Amino acid sequence: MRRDIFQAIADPTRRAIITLIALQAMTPNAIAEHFDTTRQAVSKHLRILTECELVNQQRQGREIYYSLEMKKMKEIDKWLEQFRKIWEDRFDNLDKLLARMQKK
Amino acid sequence: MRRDIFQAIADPTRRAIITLIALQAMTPNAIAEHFDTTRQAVSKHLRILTECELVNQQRQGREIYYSLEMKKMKEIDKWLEQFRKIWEDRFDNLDKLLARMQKK
DNA sequence: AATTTGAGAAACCGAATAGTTGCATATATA
DNA sequence: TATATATGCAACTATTCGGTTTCTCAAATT
Repeated sequence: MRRDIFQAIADPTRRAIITLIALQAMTPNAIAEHFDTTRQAVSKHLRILTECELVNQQRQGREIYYSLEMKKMKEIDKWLEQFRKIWEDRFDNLDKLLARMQKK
Repeated sequence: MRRDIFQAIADPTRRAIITLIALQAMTPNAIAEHFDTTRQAVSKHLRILTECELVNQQRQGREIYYSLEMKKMKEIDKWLEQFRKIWEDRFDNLDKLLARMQKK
């Protein structure tokens, strides 16, 4: 059972949940209302998100509020870092090329 | 058959391939040498990466050079954008909070 | 012309995935 | 206390995934 952020965000429903709870914590029931699946299915997604520490739980009576763990989201950003350097370099080169072309 | 960037980068081997060809184009055989799988398995990964337009092919005789399509990589970055705003905001708030605490 | 080499496609297999239904448990409410 | 509600867990199922082996095809080499 692989369990990392990349596998977590592979599922579109999970990405939607992430976006949903990014701004404010929500209960499984409230989340499920936004989707065309059962509450249990959402619960399963939340378990996966919890297992890779992408969400935090905060119990309040019998309700559990799930919120997004931004620290973990940054890990995706960190992985992208290596490519960002490359695509910025290429952009720079294109810039220089265009500058050289204008000189002529 | 879902086929989008997020599903593409979910597999660790595929992420490794992406990193591998980010700097220079490579043939399937050359790529396969870096992994503990068959060339055919790598070929399958390349097909998936091709299907979601994450890689470009450039034929040269009987060899095919695969390179990374940075434009597509930026789509991940674009998705992260919404969260980046949030985590920067939170960081700002933390900053202000710390400043306020120091005043007292 | 015959052989080797690089690559993709097809068929198959076991494991993982995402969903369902049904059940258990704890908290709130009547 | 009895009932309603919020949640999680287990068992089952169809589908997808990642890998293998076998094969075909086209380009290079002998």
